[in-house]
Amino acid sequence: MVQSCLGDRLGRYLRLVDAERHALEALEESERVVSRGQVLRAEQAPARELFVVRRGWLYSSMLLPDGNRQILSVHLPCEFAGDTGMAWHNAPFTLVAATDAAVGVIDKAALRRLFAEHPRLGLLLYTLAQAERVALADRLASVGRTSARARVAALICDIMRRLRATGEAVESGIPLPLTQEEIGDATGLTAVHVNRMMRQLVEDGMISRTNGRVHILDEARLAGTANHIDRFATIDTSWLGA
Amino acid sequence: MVQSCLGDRLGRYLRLVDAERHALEALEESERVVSRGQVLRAEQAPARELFVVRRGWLYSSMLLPDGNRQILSVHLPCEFAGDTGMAWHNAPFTLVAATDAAVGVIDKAALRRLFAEHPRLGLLLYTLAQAERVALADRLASVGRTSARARVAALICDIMRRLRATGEAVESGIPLPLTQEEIGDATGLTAVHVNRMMRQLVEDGMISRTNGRVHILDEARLAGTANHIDRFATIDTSWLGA
DNA sequence: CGATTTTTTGACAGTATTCAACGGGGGTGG
DNA sequence: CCACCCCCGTTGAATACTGTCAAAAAATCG
Repeated sequence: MVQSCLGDRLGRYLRLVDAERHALEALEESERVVSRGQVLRAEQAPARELFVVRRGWLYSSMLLPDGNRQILSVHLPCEFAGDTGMAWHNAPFTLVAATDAAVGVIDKAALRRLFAEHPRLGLLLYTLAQAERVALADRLASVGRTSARARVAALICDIMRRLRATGEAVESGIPLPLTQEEIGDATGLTAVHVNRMMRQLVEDGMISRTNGRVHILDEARLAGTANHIDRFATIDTSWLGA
Repeated sequence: MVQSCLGDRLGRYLRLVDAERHALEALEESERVVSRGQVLRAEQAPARELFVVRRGWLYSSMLLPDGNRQILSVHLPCEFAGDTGMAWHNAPFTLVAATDAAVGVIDKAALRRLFAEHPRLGLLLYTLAQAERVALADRLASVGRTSARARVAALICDIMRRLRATGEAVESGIPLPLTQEEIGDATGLTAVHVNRMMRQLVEDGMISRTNGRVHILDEARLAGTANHIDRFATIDTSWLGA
């Protein structure tokens, strides 16, 4: 049986008992594989299920009536994707594979059982959903109130720290499998301007780039210009109980 | 006993049984009253509790290291406020009273009991938290990808429709107890430019203003220029079960 | 009624967008 | 295996939108 990394991730926040771990493993009923650029689920498509990223990156985006696109968040391995669609029949966002990727599929009905049988996990999921809201709010503040330079720095910083949280070796550089157009759609900039800001960060010695990977040369200064706060480092779930 | 409007709000999504309604009423242990401009809870203050707005409006904001402020969301009556702080010891955002207001106070521990005893309510809360994430994502798209004009229109449109969802008579105009500086902090604009955009909307005949109230003259056109989608009108919670 | 905050207006500056063009790299098909 | 093509990254110049600064009018508060 393919084991879910969901249990691993939740286990970071709570010491899971066996029954809980098994329940989490049973949650994902199947796997779906998508290749770079492919749409896993389009806006307005039926949303009967949500996903857990197993390999690769995805992102969710929405298309505005005027044709503009906003990338809302990037989903790294072991994170949820498409869980925001729970409250609707039809998906509010489009899910796209940023790299070749594989996801576990969770039916909404399975969640109902999980909440009933493992209330503590339900509360943990609720708490983590709130943490995701905070992450989105941080992005809103970045896009709404900081310069183009800072926004690009923030995106890099955010991804780097989230990768580090999963135990990835970020010192040897991180992958950044997004086109500059995608980075622009995520930060509210044009691709052209993203390009200029990136090379400015390079010139200033904060990062360097080599074919699709980014090396962080001066994390403190990068985080400083990004106005970035590492919120996920301080998450506290102790009140959820033993 | 002061009855909570939380039950009323959740009752819109789910037919609650008596036990559930009582549990919700028991959730709020006390009331706190704040007056316009007052800080209910500052960023980094201990976050042992969350709030339900009973009367008035609040908003949550965050201060960036460079001194800029971003208003993240406006909290109308019967909505949660400060629930995003659940995952941390210290509040990620500042909660400010936009008008004189009163909130019910919920201790985190009480939530634990609620999830354990009423898993269906837990799942509903989880689902609604996801809906809030979507609302925040819509704001991100607005700020990231639309013009100043559209952002201001979007803010008005959003508030109007949320008020209508609570049964308020919006045809006679809605209150907008935010200064133009606050509107700017919410939309990622300067107060000066908010002013220009507001009077442009007035000139174009979409809205009119009379001492602190806004009349929507042409909702369709306002929503159109705002790129606004009324997501909350289509929320589906039927899958949560009977 | 005086003081303070908020709204309004104008002129100017600056940041980011738009438009256009070129180069490089990778994949595809011949 | 190579040519071609398309996408992506890069660069420059001109434009447009929004921000900044300053000051006055209006509204609110005590």
